[in-house]
Amino acid sequence: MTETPNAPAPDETSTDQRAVVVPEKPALEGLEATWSARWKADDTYAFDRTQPRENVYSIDTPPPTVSGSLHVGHVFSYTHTDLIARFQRMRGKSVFYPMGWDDNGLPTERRVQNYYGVRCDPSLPYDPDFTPPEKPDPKKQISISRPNFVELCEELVEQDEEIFESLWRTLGLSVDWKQHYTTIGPKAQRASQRAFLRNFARGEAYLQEAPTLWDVTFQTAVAQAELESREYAGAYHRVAFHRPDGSPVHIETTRPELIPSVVALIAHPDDERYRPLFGTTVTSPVFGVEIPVLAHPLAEMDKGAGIAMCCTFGDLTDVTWWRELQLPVRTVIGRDGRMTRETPEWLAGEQAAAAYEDLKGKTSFSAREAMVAKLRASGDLDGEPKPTQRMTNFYEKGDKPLEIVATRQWYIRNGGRDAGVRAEMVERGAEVEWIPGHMKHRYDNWVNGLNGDWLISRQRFFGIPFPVWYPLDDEGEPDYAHPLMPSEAELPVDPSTDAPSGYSEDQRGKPGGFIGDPDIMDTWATSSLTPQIAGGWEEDDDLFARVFPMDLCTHAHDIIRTWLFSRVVRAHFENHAAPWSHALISGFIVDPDRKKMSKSKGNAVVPSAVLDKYGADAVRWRAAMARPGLDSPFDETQMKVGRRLAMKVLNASKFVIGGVGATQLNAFEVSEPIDCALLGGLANVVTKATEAFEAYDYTTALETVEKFFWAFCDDYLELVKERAYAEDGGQATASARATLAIALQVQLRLLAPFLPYVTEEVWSWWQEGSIHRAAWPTELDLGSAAAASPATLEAVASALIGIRGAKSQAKVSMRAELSKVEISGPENLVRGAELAAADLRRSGKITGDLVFTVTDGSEISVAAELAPTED
RNA sequence: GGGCGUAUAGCUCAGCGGUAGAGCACCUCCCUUACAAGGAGGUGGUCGGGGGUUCGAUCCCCUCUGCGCCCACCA
Repeated sequence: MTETPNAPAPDETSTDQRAVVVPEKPALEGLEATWSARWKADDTYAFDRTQPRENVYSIDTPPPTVSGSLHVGHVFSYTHTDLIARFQRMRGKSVFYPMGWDDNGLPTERRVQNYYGVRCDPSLPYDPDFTPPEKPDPKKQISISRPNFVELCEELVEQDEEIFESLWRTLGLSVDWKQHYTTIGPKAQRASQRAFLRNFARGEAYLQEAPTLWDVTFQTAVAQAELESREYAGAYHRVAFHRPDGSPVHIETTRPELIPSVVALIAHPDDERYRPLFGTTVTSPVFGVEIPVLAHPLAEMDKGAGIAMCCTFGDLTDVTWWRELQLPVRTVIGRDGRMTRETPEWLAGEQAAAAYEDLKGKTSFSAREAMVAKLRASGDLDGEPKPTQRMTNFYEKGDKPLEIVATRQWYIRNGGRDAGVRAEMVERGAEVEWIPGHMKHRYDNWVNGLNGDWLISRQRFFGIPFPVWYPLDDEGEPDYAHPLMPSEAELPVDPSTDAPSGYSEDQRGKPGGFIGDPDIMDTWATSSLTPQIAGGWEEDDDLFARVFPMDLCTHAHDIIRTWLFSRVVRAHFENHAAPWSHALISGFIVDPDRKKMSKSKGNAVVPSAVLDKYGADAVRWRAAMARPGLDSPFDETQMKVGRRLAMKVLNASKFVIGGVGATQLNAFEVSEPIDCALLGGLANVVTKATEAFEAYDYTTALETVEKFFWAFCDDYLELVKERAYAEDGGQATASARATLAIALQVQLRLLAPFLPYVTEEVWSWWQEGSIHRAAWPTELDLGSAAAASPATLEAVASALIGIRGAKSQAKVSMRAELSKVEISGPENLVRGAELAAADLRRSGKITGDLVFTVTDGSEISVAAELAPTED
């Protein structure tokens, strides 16, 4: 046995023959518990950081959201990563395979709120004695301070992470748990803040007050990548504005409650119907506010009335109009999603102010009803509202439509506003080898469709704070143009409790003093740095140089636009490189109706139940059958197939090892033609599986090995077992035993990445060390027999199948004796089969004549006569 | 509306310019001394429709249709 360079040196002085211990009744049950504990104790998957870069294989694997729940889709995708990791490790690479937990951010906050029945109120002071209620009342959340809230988050996250780690260990992921990180932990805090400071220093990060997509439930800004369009019921309202002479101009709107914020009516410059109006003004219904009629090419003539009201802000088109036509901002919807409680100054007139009085503080839904009533009363509603289903933007985790609110936010450039940067991002994407290749289109598609820079600030509590303070002038107004930043050595900082250098804490909030930036970074702003966080960027240069850029990232196609793209952005700016050389993109596991699995639909399958029922090896087998990028329907019957393979490995190994012992790995003993043919066939399998794995085609590798293994069990093993276990068989027996031992030992290694538990179990019966530190097989393991043609075995196998077929046709037991057998067919096949005449005779229970006849046929055919039976 | 993928046995999927394969399911047989959560054997498809290229197409090209995903569409 050759060991990988990473393996502990074998004890050279020990010459003890290892005892072969094969259990009487081997079972799959309990293998996960036994071996995962052993791998943990032995540090089997430890990364050897003394290896030079070219001997390292490094992997960036998605940090799962620990407050969420995993479904089988995750399990499959993580298994795909592990298959590659195990293959590379056996090929001799030192595999850097860290695991992270994504624990910061909104999902954790929501879980903490529900779990403890609390709510974060940043205005409250820290209460060191606070303990959460035993039985939280979900209807009455207790308000607690931000530090208290964060404490609870950290507590809960720890529990969740233990459960996740245990699941991953059971699944058999060969992660080096010493390389673990979390997205809220100190390593991530320092890396996120450091990267941000550098982005800022280079002009890649900037603060800007601008219209922002805003979730009114969570009261935070939301990035383009987190949008989801959903159908939303609305109604077209045909509403009259008025020219100075009183004649109406009708527009159609689904959001009449925004009429108080209208800043212009806009039509297409070529629209003859409205051309005379351009440059004139009209007054809004109910409020009587005077607004201009303007022309802009984005207005579509055949949509609605062909003339639109532009509000600040109803949708993204309004934002464009506002920007390009330099319109004023008239905000009526606040951050809580309600109409502002102050009467806006442009509605100060008597009529307008009175009308607005009824809208104050209402949600947009109630304000719409109130507004429609007013339009009816004033006669400005033409006809009845016409119901419609329209697509509306939602925050993917939210359940109310997004509003657009002008706020001050931090952005990182990503090409959304700069064609040059966009081209660079596409270029970086092209440096990555995509598996499957067409996934690159999704990346390009996303990058080329960006409509703004990356918004990274969130108005939330549990996350990494921006390392930023703002000086206050003599009036106590913050100077946003001159933010105060810490040095990298001071990181991590929390501007809500730390004071900037040159100031003292008692100057917080005072004129001439400072305030801290209250926002936190979105979780993607941190997870965009996972290669840097895990790789020890700027904290362990030696490690970083050995693992970065990484070799592989793996995840499903849904997060190409978020996680994958954001890592490219960060690595491009910070490291001038793509963060990895390969991106292996998994498909989804869909339910049997080919619908996406999701917790909300109730069709998600809980992984732990499946693992309990079928065992980790069976689940991994099923995962390996899902090729990269292809969606795969979940089907329990498939799990049974994997389980059967694992059982077969157990039983066949027991039979072989029980018969041949541990000392028969000598390839020089292989002399019989049929034995050479078996190893020759296995050599082809080794070559094909290796090539497939190198091309990240783990499915073909598995299929190739599995097919050979079944033939090995059904045909070869049946054929030679009597010769192999004969008491006085001489060289023929020695040849069979050596072949069985070599073939099994090689096949176990080929199966090890897929079935780590059962192969490790069997390995432990007769081999030293862990199979997972053993070398991936090569032709060298098979000796000179590797060059033999497998055709002989194929000919013998078809003869054997013919004999079985004859018995099956006659409806007799396979044990029934045959008095005469004639094997006929083309010369090469018949002569091949004849080479194993003795084996055929024994395994076919042929007591009488066995003749071989050459005919013109293209394949082997068998004619057999049953021996007369006693009764 | 744009992009990408996909369509092969009842199901899940391979395959390939020379008139189709596997596993599961199904049927039949065998309780055989590695394995009954087993073993052996078998039934089953005009490769989504229509054109074209070719001596020949499931495979290449065009087109249509179905399905899935992403994006756009919010007046």
